[in-house]
Amino acid sequence: MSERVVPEGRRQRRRPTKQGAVLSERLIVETALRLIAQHGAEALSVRRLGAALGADPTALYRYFRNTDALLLAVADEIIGRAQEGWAATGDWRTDLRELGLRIHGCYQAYPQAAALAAHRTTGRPYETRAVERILGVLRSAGFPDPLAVRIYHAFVDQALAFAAQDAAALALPPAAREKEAEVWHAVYGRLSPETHPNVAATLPLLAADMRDSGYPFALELMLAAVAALRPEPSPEG
Amino acid sequence: MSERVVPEGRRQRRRPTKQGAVLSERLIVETALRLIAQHGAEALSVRRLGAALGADPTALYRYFRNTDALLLAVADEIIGRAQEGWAATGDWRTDLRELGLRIHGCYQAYPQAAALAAHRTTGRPYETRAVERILGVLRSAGFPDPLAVRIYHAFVDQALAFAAQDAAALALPPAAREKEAEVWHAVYGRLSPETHPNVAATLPLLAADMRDSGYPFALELMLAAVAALRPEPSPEG
DNA sequence: AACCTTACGTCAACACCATTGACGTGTAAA
DNA sequence: TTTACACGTCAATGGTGTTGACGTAAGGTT
Repeated sequence: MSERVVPEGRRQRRRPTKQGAVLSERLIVETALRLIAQHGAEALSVRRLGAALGADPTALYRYFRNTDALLLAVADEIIGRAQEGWAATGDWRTDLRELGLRIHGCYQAYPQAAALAAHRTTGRPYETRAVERILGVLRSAGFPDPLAVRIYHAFVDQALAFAAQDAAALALPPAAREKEAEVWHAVYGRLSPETHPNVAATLPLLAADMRDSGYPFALELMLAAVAALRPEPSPEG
Repeated sequence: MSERVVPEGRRQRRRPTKQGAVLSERLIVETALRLIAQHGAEALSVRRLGAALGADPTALYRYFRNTDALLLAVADEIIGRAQEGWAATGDWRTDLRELGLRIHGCYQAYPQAAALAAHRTTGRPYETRAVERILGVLRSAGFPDPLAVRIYHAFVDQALAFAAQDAAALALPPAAREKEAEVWHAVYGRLSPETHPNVAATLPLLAADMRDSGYPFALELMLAAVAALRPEPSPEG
């Protein structure tokens, strides 16, 4: 039997399911995204997705080789949404900042899916486009190829890593999230200044700062360091 | 029945299993770590752990409420190991670099526990000690408190985010991991230079660079940027 | 309009998973 | 020596992803 999946381009016979739904790769991805958004990452199972689609669960295997392939498609969809309407301005620093914040922000919109998919290389169209664009920004800013590639790698991994990290926090059940925020007062606030002088000295600052994501500042630090690596310092400064 | 777990302190009747093993919380945690290290991420299941212990799988539930509780115990052990033998040298840059690489590296050794626990604030002793130490490095390097706190936040989040990110990649089933590595040749290698000129121009560099973690370079970039923020450069250098 | 070919939705089955309730044995305290 | 109960074991439940076989209806061909 070997291949039961037919690539999306060659599909011809769209037969409605018993319950009347007409399946497609796109419909399945969107349904999966909705399922995850509404009922959490653990709600995504083949059987539940089948039920949500109004089809036999195993019908999925006509569209995706396995659940991992489906997950990659979901990840790519998110990457696509992150780039919607973006265009290069010509200023590399502005462009990278914008892309980083967009990627991070878009994953936050689907925390449960992000936690599942942010660490995958999909090799799908939206992802390849993002890679192409970021490399384009760096190369036309004058970074030599080996350096551009290293910076690309650090930049992308940082954006995705923070996205997954912050998404995981958002994806916690509200009670657990609340409790985790309290730890800074409940535990760190009670540490003795003798054993933990530095924590004690900075506690109010700490408790306030840790409420938000560390990404924007980390991104600025990276951009500043990258600027210093640029071969010919532009008049900008 | 409700509580089938007896806290470690109150245990009295240690009965050997059919296969002769005498169970304990400590033995279970260590066996779990060994299982993970030796047979990969997917090897940790209740059944396999039971087999490795020489006990009925469900005997675990006498020691941990569920698998999540077990994983947290395992994670706690890892945090401890990350700081084992570390001491400040007095050079803030060396110290931060060392701590960052240690945290990242230690999580890598136990990927799936890392992926699960790296985004939680535990408030437990090993964690508070790490916070205290990092803040200490920054403050005694002369950073004013508000800046020290922001840097601390970015530094820690980046270390943990990358740790979780890279751990998640390691925790994939071997088949998926293999495939992901191949994507750079199989997909990106076949993109047309007309639609993806920047990818085409840098492909060998890309494929080579993406095999390793982006963290070490990202860390260096952050340290460089932080150095530039330092108020009064000391004679040290 | 009749015919084929086959895509694809469906069904049944498999092997694995975490978790629970009931049970009885053997240990350690009294 | 007795007794209580801790805890290892077993059976069972309901979940998971995935595969192979099957038949139907959709489309292209004639």
